[in-house]
This record gives sequence, structure tokens and C-alpha cells, in this order.
Amino acid sequence: MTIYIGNLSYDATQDNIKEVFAEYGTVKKAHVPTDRETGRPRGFAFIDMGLDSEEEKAIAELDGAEWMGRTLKVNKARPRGN
DNA sequence: GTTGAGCGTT
Repeated sequence: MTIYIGNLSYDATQDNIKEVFAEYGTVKKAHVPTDRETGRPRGFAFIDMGLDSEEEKAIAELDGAEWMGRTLKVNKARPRGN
């Protein structure tokens, strides 16, 4: 399962995000897409955890949490291409 | 500032 993080601060980096989610489990993958045309961050990110239970916990704990001045929206990610 | 890439016209 992959976690989606929306309403993310543009100051957040892949490593930043990884740190935060690592508090709730093992972060296997962290991805911060940037706009393909402009190279600017798009304000959201994706995280892959080791265990589903850890992902659920991270979602529960971090959804609605304030981080870097933004209130995070954390959710299960949709598959790419949808 | 809210759902990811890259290839490249089947």
C-alpha cells in the first residue's frame, strides 16, 4: 500500500517526509513529484511503508496534523494513472 | 497550492 500526503508544504523534501513517517514504521520509499514543466514541487507526496499496519497508523496519526506550517492530508494513495 | 513516470504515436 502507498500513502498519499496532500496539502504538503513546498519546503518539504523527500527526506523530511521520510523522517516523519519513519516515526511510525519503516519507510521503504518516499516520492515527491515535481511539476514536469516547471520543476516546482506540486505540494503532495507518496510514501511506501514496510507494513500495512504501520501505514494505517501513520495515516491515523498524521492526517490533519500540522507540519511545516501546513495541515497535512494523509490518505491511502490511488493507483497511478487514475 | 490535493493522487506519482516516461516513452514516444499502438
